[in-house]
Amino acid sequence: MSILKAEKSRTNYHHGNLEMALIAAATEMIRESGVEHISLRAVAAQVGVSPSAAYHYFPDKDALISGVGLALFDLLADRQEVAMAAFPGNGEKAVRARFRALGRAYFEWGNTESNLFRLMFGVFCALDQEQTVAARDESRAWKLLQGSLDQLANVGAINSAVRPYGEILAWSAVHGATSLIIEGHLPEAAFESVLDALEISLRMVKSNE
Amino acid sequence: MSILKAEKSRTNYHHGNLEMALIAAATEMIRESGVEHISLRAVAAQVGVSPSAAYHYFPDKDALISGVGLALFDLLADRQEVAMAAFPGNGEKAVRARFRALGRAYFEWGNTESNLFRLMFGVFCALDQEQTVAARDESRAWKLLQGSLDQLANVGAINSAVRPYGEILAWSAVHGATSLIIEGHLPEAAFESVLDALEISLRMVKSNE
DNA sequence: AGAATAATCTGTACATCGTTCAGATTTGGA
DNA sequence: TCCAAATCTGAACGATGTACAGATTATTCT
Repeated sequence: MSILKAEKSRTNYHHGNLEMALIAAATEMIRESGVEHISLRAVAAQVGVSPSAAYHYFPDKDALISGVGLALFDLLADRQEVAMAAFPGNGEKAVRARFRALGRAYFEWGNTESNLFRLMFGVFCALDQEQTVAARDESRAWKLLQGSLDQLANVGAINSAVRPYGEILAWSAVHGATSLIIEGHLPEAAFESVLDALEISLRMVKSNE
Repeated sequence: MSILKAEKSRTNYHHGNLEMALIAAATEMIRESGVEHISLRAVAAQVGVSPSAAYHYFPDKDALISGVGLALFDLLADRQEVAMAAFPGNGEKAVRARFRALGRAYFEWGNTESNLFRLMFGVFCALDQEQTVAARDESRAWKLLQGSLDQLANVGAINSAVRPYGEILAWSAVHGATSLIIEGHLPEAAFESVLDALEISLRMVKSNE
């Protein structure tokens, strides 16, 4: 789970790679305790450095936390790619399996690493209204979703009337279900239902207006 | 926005209704600054009471915050009921308008009171795995959603194949879209798209397997 | 190589925070 | 009226985020 092993046993006065070491330590501590329970001082102590040292790389604690959160989006995309790789091929069956794997990987990441998931989609990683579209279009996860829906469309497993809504609907539903389940507002089994409903909806829709 | 006006000008030694006054003050301060930026001391000062006084009603700061969050679910349901009341009648048009109003009220609550929304669905108000189904079935918002979907089914505006998924899919999609928009991962216009997609999906689905 | 300069880290300090606890104040019932 | 319970204050403690002056190491220039 460590983003980068930047431990250098620290005999020198200079650390070597303090910025990454701070992010790695903060990630692990947030993972275990939640973002609301970590302190800059504890992270610095874990790395073996004085609290003030962190201020050379981050203007304040929030910046360190944001750094942690933003780095996590790549980890989530990694998980999704691995999950989809389990279903190779271009047939409808494989394409649909990959779509489900994409969503399920999102949920399982959130469910097993809920402290990290909360950080990623919490207020610390909020984007400006101007950044949002640009950041989304560049994000690996968004591209994976786009590609998966395109492939569904290619094999005729998704109706053209809803295809334009595909990304937004799928992401919203999967993200919402994950969040609600994590916080205990929906039971865990609800996620497969959302995948079912999503697949049925996208697939069987027939335009009649 | 104040849940309860419990200001008593405080000439006496005893406050009168300190518990509610603390919740009201904390609600307002969280609303303005976010849950991560409020302090128990500031809340107590706002009410005109010493910090220790709060510990007579709440075991710790987290309990006060949870108290604030849990009270907000009723406010959200209020908003939804008001929004739906704007479209009376039993025709398909009215029923569908109420369904959209239900979702839109959820989004607008989240979008205009994002600090309160984050609190409600954040870690401070997380439920145990045992509480989840019970709490959900008792929640007013869940009943509103159930009723709205039942009415859609009655007027034939929703296919029976997806009806069982209705609550979970709609809540997940609406909640997910709201969250993602609030944190800047989707543009604000995406919400109407989600409503469109949801309505189309639920309405036009034809079971063929 | 040696000296000047930049980069990096420490130590101390301060205001604020959550929380505890002993005791002051007020209320309500016998 | 007096006593007990309920309610609130005040002082205190350790921990936190952060600023700043200065110590230490690395780099560059001659």
